[in-house]
Amino acid sequence: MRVRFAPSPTGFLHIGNARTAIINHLIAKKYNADLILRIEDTDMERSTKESEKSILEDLKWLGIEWTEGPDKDGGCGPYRQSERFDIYKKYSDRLVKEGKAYYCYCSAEELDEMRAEALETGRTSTYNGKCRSLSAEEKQKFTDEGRKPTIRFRVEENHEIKIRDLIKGEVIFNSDNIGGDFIIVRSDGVPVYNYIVVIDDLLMKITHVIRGEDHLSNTPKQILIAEALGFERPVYAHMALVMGDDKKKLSKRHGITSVALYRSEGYLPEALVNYISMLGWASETGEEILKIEDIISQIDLDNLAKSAAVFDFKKLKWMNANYIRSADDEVIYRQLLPFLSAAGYDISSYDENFLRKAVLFSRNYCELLSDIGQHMEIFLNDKPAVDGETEELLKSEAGQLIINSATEVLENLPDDSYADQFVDVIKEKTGLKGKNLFMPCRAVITGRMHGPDLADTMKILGRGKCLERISYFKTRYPAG
RNA sequence: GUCCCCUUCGUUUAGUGGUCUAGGACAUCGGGUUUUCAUCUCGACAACAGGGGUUCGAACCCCCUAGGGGAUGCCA
Repeated sequence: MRVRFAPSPTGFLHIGNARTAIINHLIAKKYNADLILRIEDTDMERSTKESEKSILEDLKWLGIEWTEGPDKDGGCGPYRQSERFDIYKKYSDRLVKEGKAYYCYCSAEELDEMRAEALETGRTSTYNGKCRSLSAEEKQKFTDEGRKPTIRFRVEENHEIKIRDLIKGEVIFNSDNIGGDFIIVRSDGVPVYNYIVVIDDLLMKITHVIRGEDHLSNTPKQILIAEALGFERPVYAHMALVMGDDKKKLSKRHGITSVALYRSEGYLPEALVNYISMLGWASETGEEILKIEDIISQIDLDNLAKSAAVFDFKKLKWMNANYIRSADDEVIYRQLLPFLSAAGYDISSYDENFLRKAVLFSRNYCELLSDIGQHMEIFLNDKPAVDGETEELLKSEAGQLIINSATEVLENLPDDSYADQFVDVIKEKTGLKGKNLFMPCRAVITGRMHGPDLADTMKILGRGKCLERISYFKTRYPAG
């Protein structure tokens, strides 16, 4: 079994394509199949090398491994369509010679007019077959006029095309409804997707074409080409599309759609892969956070949903937070550090042991890796900024009482229990209770009214740092 | 317009003729834990698009309607 992912390098890898890649990858792993990566770069105007490079990077980041591709020859290359033009030419020459395709001299402008007219009169825009049977003289005349012909594929009338789709079931098209004779080679000699995809899939020995539903209506054209060329056709599986919350095809205006952006915002690839695979699929037990091995063993082409799914950014975040919390300490620590630097902290200036403890503690509060800076502030910033409400609290009677007794209390507690007893002893000394007790105690250590467990926080900081913080707040908000 | 696909809680799904007064997860709301926040935990809210058939019986099968999506390119 051989499957493929065939992106066109005209931009960043976005969620929709990533999903196609992920499903292909999971299915390939499940059946121990080859995954072929093919670059469909025949749109010369929009394709770029940079885009190809970034797509490859994003795929690797997602953990997708292809067995053959532009960087990995497996004997079926080249794997960029732009490097295969001579192959396609052989087949188009053959189709023309056999009368299955013909030169069309209609200009783009003329075709636009015909389309516009068809639209106005409420007809389907079907090519009228004007150039179907041109005489040698007529062709010569067009050539003399300087016209460059396209090559059109001759579509047989009233021909039934039946597709057995692994996801959609049986889908039937009639050749009369696919827009007439379609162009397979542009006037500049560059062949067109719907044509060469058939040749590549055959030559690359693809057995299963797993792709988005937006390709379903292209499939009859591709089947017609395959039939004309005498090719065997692959098995098809068309997946429902991913949509935004307005039920329109997912696009930029719905939020982040580029995989690169997910990476830079601090999503874990495992979480993204897990979430995306849950779009249009459910595990046997209903569990949603699954190891990739479990997804691979349970997911299959015939249990993918037929209907489009809305991408839920909130649920992805929830899942990401789960992955961050349960990740391996060493792994997540390494992943978190760059985000801490990005938040403006000089990592090398802190004691490694302290930093590790604080980071591994704080990760429990992160939904995204990029949240780490904000949660580490209480550990790394010894002179924290204080918001208005907290300032008021520290200036209040209770705040002042605590500021003035905290140093002495903390200094006199035993080493092994200073953190656990701190609040209790303050309570005894001051007679304060409830929020008036607890919040200033926290504020005098972290500068904040809310945060993780205070005793845990103090243990990570160490008594010395806690005392420093207290004296900082003491000088900042002196008893007046 | 035409062709094709789709339609279960707000979202994602389970469900393949009786076990469905329709199950899970996220979100939302409320309780507990945490003298904070988050986590965790318990609970509540909440759906078979509509109409016709078929059948003893329909979320499940058939038809129609409506809604949504995709395609209709010398894009892929």
